[in-house]
Amino acid sequence: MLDMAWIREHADEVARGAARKRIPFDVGALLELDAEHRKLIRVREDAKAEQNALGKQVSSVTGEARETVLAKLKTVKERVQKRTEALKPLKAKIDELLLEVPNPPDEDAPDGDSEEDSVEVKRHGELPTFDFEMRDHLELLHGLDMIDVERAGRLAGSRSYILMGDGVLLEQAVIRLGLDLIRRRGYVPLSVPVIVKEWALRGTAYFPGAEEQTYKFANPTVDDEDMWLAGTSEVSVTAFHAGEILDHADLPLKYAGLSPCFRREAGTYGKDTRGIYRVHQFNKVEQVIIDVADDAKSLAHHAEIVANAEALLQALELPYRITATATGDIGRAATFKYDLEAWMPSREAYGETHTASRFRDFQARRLNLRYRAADGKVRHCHTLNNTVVATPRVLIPLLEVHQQPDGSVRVPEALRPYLDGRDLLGG
RNA sequence: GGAGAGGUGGCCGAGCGGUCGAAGGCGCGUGCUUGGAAAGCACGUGUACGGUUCACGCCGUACCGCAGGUUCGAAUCCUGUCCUCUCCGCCA
Repeated sequence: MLDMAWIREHADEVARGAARKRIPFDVGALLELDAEHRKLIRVREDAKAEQNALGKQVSSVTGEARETVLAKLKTVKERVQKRTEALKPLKAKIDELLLEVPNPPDEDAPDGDSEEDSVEVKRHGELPTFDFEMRDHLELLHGLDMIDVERAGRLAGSRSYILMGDGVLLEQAVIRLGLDLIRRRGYVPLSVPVIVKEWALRGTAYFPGAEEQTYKFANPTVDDEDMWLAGTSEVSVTAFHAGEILDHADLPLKYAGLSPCFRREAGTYGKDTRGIYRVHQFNKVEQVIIDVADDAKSLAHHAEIVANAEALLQALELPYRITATATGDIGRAATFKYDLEAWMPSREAYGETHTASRFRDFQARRLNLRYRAADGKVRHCHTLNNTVVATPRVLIPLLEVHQQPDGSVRVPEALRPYLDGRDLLGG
């Protein structure tokens, strides 16, 4: 969310930002509503002032004079009420629109309509070549008795999977590697709820917009409140301090959220159906930074969370590239996004394993997440987040890149401590 | 699941229908004092929005968990709701 006052003074910037993001938004309509709203507030406050002044007279006046004042008050009160009522729908409409104003992208975010327009900014590692018949990750998982997709489908439908045996151990190893890596870099691990209230999703700017991608169910204890299954622990972690006023001395806060993630993947029928690239339930370690409203610091943090993700991919010995997401693909909330994509041999392409976003104060405003600055002023924080590691998707490059001619898989050194020291799965 | 208590400013804590944006204390700021500090003393010290002023300011509106209601008038009364705490029960 952007500040209404800021929008008033930067209407052109907001309009241009929306256009660059390919998100239709009528700034003019919002400004008109805002002007009307402000005018009405003035008028109502004047009436209210009159009411308060008369009200004070009541206690000091008796007899006929008192009756006169009371009669006058009645008409003033009616006027106040009328104006108060008129204010409500106006305010509601403005609030609704405010949730939809796109955060203008940073100047250096590459212009473009979609994923195809993203710009590669870095490439790391040698692509593997195979002098034998390459297997894709699903073949490898089956060969190693690490997965059962058929029974999972019967149990839970498409885009489900059951990891077994070494598959479970490998997933846990990868998660734990990510957790240890990020924790050693000063991030505090948080194991957070994935069943969340709607405000947390609105606050992190998933709503309005992602309702169809999010599982919803009735709250077992409160009749009229639906609960939602968060698609990422970013929701809980970023909303962790919602409504609070943090002390600048305690910032930045760096957290590592650990949780399962749930996504409906509605509207993706037929897309990425083979294997475990796109699934309804997965596990993830997520990095989140909350700091003061300082663009220079945010930029530094953004570089840091990208570097953290790179360290993870390097620990897994995976070739990867980094792309700057095109404006049309960034979405409403972030001002800039980097994707980290690991090489996935079976796809003959890099596939997204991490998304690093920065938001300025866009999320913090919605979450009412603030801090008291050194000068005593209260301001909204800046927030950022990125994946540390998400499974099972990361298993795709991991298994495929490190596969051996006999269908076994070499374990990267960094993972061995988490796998009883083994250097090979299968074989 | 049952019974009770409570949510007030940066913090503690009074207020229980008008004179309350809110006593008192702590903390913080400024000054006096001092060689310097501590102590002591004096004064000051919430936020947002709008109006006005060259400016210091001044004026208006709103905020005492949140949302409604009663009333000429609510921190104070009523209803709902969220949260916290205590006791009993149940479960792990």
